[in-house]
Amino acid sequence: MRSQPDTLDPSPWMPFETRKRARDEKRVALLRTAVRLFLEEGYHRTPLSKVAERLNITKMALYNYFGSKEEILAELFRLGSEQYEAGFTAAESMKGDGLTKLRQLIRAYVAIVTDDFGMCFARIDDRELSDEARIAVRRAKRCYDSTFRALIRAGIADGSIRPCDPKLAAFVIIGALNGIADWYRADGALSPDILGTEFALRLTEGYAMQRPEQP
Amino acid sequence: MRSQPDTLDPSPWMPFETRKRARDEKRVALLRTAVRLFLEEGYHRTPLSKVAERLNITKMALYNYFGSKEEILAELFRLGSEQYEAGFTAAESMKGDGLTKLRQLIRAYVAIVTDDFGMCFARIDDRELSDEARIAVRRAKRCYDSTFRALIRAGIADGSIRPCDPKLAAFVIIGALNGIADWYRADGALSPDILGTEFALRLTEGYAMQRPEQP
Amino acid sequence: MRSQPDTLDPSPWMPFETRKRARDEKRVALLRTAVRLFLEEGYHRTPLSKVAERLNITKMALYNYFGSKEEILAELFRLGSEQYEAGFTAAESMKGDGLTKLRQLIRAYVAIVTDDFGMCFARIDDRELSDEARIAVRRAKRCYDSTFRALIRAGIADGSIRPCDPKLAAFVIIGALNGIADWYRADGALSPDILGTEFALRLTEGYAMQRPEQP
Amino acid sequence: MRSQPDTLDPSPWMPFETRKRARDEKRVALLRTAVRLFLEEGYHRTPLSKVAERLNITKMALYNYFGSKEEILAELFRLGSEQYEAGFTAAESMKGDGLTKLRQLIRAYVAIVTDDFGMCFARIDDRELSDEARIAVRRAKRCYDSTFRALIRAGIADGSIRPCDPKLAAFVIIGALNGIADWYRADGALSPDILGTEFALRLTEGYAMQRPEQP
DNA sequence: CATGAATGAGGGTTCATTCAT
DNA sequence: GATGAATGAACCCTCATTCAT
Repeated sequence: MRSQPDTLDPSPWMPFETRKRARDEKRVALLRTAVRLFLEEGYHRTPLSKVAERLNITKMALYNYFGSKEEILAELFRLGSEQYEAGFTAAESMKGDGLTKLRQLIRAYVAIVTDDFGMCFARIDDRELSDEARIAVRRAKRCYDSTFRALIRAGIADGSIRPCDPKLAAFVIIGALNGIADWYRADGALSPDILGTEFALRLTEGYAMQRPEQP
Repeated sequence: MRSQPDTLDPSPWMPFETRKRARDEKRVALLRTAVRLFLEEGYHRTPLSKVAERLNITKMALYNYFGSKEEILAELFRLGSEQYEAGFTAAESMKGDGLTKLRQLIRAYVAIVTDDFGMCFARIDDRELSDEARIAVRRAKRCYDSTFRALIRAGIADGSIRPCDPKLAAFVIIGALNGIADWYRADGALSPDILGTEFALRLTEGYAMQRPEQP
Repeated sequence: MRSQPDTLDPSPWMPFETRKRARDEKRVALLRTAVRLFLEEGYHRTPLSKVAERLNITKMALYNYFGSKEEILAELFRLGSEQYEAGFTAAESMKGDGLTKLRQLIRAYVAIVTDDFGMCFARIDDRELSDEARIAVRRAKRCYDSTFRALIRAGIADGSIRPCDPKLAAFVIIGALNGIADWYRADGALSPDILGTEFALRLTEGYAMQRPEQP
Repeated sequence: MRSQPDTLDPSPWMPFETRKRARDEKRVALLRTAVRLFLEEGYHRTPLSKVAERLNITKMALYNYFGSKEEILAELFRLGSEQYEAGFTAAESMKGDGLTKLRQLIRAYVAIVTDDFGMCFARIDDRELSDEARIAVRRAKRCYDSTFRALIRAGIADGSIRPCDPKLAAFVIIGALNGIADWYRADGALSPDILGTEFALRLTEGYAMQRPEQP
């Protein structure tokens, strides 16, 4: 199709780059399609043929990008994990007391869990994964728990959060946040932003030392 | 074999009753085994042969009690539903203001969601069900949501709960409660009772008009 | 149910006879039900449970009367065969020339093939049978063919039937007669008698030396 | 592999065509094998594994060509139906009086019913089919009946056929013709052509206004 | 005789995956 | 890279039949 190399780019490696980029784009498209279908229909009820069909390619073409269905899922979890890492890092590195950081983390979490990859990480059964991948996912999940607990503890320590059981408080918050994935609709009225702000407020007001001013 | 009717035998139907009871017991054992495996391994990764194996019978014996795998799952959802109905009815019929009832409902919900059947209802993907069964489950789930919202609204009306968005508050509470199913272990330190009390307190303190006294 | 032996019959064997008769009646009822279902639904699509259901007994009770499903079918073929034997014997033993006998045979055949057992013999696939039974059935079928051919030959010999290929003529006649089973309905307008008379006439008029008078 | 386009190669689509043709040939081979086995052994007694075995492929390879066993059967009926349509259309469009056409139709019918697909249509139980396919088959069968009756009526009208009940006459003829499928052997002495001629004569001589000259 | 329970054989179908162009 | 074909592993389910009472 590309009969001539782009004349503005003299480099002979460009075609390679271009090709590689095209390949990466296809790979991403594949992952986006897969994650949507896995979320919409469930991992087991989504044959690879349906993924391919939605991409207008053949089932076998998928194997140029991934070695197995499980590998696709593992990659989705990895991408989800990346979302978490980014959001969590940002929230943790914020300035402010424990409560402020916690609220920021909640906002970040809402953004993550309303994103396809983040939602996949939160909702798809990780028992589908190979042992290795599953262990990594479990470790990551525990890590995210720990972050919540750490911020809560920090908040208690700095006086911004009322004394409470950090473990239980974290469970409550994370549970409520994960619950969003059960009913969130991208085409609904509640945007991730609004939800994030709302949940950041509501999920912490019970724990905050000072009640936020009521509207 | 029993050539003469034993006059002390209170009823000739006894054998029938006995056999029927045995059948029911087996049926229940089947359901208990199935729900455990479905929760432990996932519905799709649990062939009926494994269920049978754990019961020390052949796979085909299962078909004496259920017509299909999906029918087993549907029955599990039904039993889960029953748990909900019972707990919800009890909580709603309690005396007290909205907040009190809400707390009771939370305690009931924790008991339900830590029970195998209740947990199945909360966690297993209802898309596995036939259309008919799935519709019933969805309706039930919406009903449970409504109950939460109604109690919250009632609490706001009677002044026991601070003004808030009942829908969002219900999502927070239900999400946190469903989250329990993700980490609850029957052999763990936290009993459903303790969890119920704790969650009833923590999940409502942000909404309560008067803060509960801190320990 | 029968608390006392029939007082009019002093014989102690009568109960046995009675019981035996009851048994035979049940057996016949079973066969009648089976043949109806086999004809209506097809042998393979008729599980024994359906036969039992229509008889208001359990599937297992059937095994008190027959050792296997195939044995039931074999018995149905045997009963069908009896119908044939009777009808054929009567027709053959009639007085008259070949054509007259042939017409009588056709009438008899129509009666047979509109009877459940006769229809079963004609229509149900005899490959379902055990080797032994199937061989017997095949032999019988050949025998019936032979009878037709013999009568045709006799008719040709005695001048009542025009010279023709007896084999082919027999195929035509038998084929047309068996075809009745494909569309005959017991509750339809055409009774076996009428059909018999009509077919006896139409199927032979091409072969008759003298045309039957037209109405 | 072919590094340079062979300029003599008439078309780059040839490989595609070739592959498509190969696929079609395999598909047809599959159908031929299936119809033979279904006729020889019966539909229910022919597992797909046997069809595959005779084709020297695995059972699963069949699913590249058909979605289910029933779909194979439906296709066989469709092919059978095509045979009928072709033969019937040709016979109907012939010049000549009703009797001539009827005789031609009989010849066509014999050709059809001695062909594997036509025989399948005539003999295999259409209750195996899905509702949709079965309804289509039943409609086609009624249509073929009608054609016979119409020709007979036409023959009566134009004086080539003696007055008779067209419905009954059609039943006789069709029954006799379908009966051929019960005993016809492709390796036998009687070719479809001979049979067709013979049956066209014998099945109509009873109805013809003028008797065919006897040999 | 009759019943409920259990079993084993067998077949259709799905689907991920490998093979050969 | 991409494709069609083929394969093998499972799994659900039907149904005749045997077992134990």
